[in-house]
Amino acid sequence: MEHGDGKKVCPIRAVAELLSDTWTMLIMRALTEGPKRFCELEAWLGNISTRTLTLKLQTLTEKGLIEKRTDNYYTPTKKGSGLKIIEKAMLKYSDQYLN
Amino acid sequence: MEHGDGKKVCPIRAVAELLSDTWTMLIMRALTEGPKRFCELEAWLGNISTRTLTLKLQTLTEKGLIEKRTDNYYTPTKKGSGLKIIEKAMLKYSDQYLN
DNA sequence: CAGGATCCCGCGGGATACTG
DNA sequence: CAGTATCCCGCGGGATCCTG
Repeated sequence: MEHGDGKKVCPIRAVAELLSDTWTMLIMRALTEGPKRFCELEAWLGNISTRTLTLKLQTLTEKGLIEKRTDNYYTPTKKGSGLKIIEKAMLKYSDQYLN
Repeated sequence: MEHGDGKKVCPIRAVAELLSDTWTMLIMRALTEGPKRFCELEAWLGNISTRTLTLKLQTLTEKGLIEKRTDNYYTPTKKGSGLKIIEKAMLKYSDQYLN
């Protein structure tokens, strides 16, 4: 019984694969605070390149975490909004253990 | 007020910088389940290279998330155990939205 | 068993310039 | 404003062999 096979993988792994890159959590955090447009995200994130933001928005869309509205606002889907519980846990952790 | 300056950065960013790589969450998850030795971790993780595991264990130690006991068991520190609240949130999320 | 030492590679991601 | 298109680079990370 491998850990890496296709069947019932560790759920932590699944979530980790969803979130484990430099920008995903930050973008999702920005969007769960409220829908934002491309340039607003750029400003909010501060130091992301247009290329990277474009790519991230694409993959997040493909993963079903966000959607692009016709007015060019990006907004989290249900699946994306669900991440709030993880964000809250992160905030709590940060509060208790960091800095 | 920049986002990226040295002062009061978004806590999500701090946590993200702590966790946003392929292996950290998985290793921490393994260790919060119980202290493990190098080879046990290798087995548990399934497909990690010795080099990468070594490096990750080093940086996790530097970040104060784990400690190496004299009997060669790696064990989470308080700061590391605190991640459990994030793991729980991830499990809940996975349960609700994934698969 | 617990790693250190090397070698090597892909891709995540930055900078910049250009387009509808 | 909302991207697309190139170019380029570092480093995260795998494979393999070696050591205490």
